Amino acid sequence: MELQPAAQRRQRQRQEARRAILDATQSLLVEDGFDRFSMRRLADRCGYTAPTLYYYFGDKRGLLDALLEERFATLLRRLHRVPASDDPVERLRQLVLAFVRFGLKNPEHYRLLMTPRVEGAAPPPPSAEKCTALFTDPMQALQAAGRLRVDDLEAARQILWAALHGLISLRSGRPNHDWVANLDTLAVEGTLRGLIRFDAGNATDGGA
Amino acid sequence: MELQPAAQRRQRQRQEARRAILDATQSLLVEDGFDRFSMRRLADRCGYTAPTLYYYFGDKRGLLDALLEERFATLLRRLHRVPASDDPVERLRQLVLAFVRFGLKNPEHYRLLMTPRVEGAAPPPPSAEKCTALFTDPMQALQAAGRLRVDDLEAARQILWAALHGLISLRSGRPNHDWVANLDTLAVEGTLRGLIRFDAGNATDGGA
DNA sequence: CCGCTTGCCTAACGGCGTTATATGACTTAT
DNA sequence: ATAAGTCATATAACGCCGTTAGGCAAGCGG
Repeated sequence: MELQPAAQRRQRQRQEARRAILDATQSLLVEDGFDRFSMRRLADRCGYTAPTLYYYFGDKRGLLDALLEERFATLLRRLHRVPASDDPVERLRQLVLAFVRFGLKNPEHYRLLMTPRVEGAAPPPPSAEKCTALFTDPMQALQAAGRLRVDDLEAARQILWAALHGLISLRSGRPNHDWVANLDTLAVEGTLRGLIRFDAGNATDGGA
Repeated sequence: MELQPAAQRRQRQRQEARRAILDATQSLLVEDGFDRFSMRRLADRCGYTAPTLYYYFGDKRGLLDALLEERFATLLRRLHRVPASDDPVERLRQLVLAFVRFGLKNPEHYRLLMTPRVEGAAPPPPSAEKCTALFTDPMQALQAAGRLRVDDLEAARQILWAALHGLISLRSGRPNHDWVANLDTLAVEGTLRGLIRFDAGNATDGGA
């Protein structure tokens, strides 16, 4: 249905306000860190008062989730551009590396994604879910080729998830620790090696 | 130097007060979780008022660190009882498994240990440090035997650290997720396999 | 008996997330 | 043209939080 010009204008202004608030949220978040971020400080920065933030985004979590969704949508686009190699290991490695590097470059967003949600609250933003879902494909290929050291695909997924989460959260929680150079590459390599068989003799490649 | 009987009694009462507060802290922490823990709620529970807690422990962090120290001291004792196997892999495996299980059974304490400290604040409780230090020995043995896939010992340490941290923090942050059975065993096995060479042909076991 | 330390209290400060309520501008309907 | 209504914003407040200031009584050392 067509909108009256007045309604269009109102809607556009609404979007502009949301945009301004989200931009201020982003900058406040990266400048001061998640712990020092507060609705009131955000209000001070973006020129609106606190209740206006609630008018637009419901609550703090909703506001941050909106930001999160945008951020992970860009990661999702980036992951989609990872070339589809013949070797599922290579593809998985590239996806995983991209994910880790994104997490390390956006520590506050990653932390935000991972802070557990209260019982019956909103679900995590869809883009983030889709990002992790991208790993499933190459892992299924590996399982089909009998190259997973753990038979259960879900187990393998969880092991990988834990390893990546550890790498990202540990490093970004302690930015001042002197981490060894290329830790992410090394750790990802180790994780894959622990998860996948690299023997010459690939087990019975029965299916597919 | 000898204490006068009066001074002794005072000191004993002081210890009793600290004990009572720490016990209440422990129970409040495990019952309500880290996020819902507050000094005021603790004060309500333990019968003292909030300022008294500050009189005894300085600040919230100090109070929780005192609890943490006790908790990790018991873990440290447990780790010391892990038998010193001939096989450094086996020993490392046992240490790591004990650590992971402890972390999973005490998620609030583990989280507390890992929440980063503000810039110039108190150091983490010494027992916790000593726990992680115990891993160094078998890893050095492995390095000496040329069985580390990563030459740099520090790199290997960090990789291991990240993997364990991921396993513990991810699982305890999402207790309702349906984690695969034996995930900890599987993940630890995978991690070790990624870190250590299991070939028959052990590389040049030159040194020591 | 006096003064000092110790253990504890009440009251308060400033900040937080959030909500109740008011107000003015702008849109729509008569 | 005006009345009614909606929308975007504001001010004030509530009930938490960590923490600090200041006071007060009990016991101890002189």
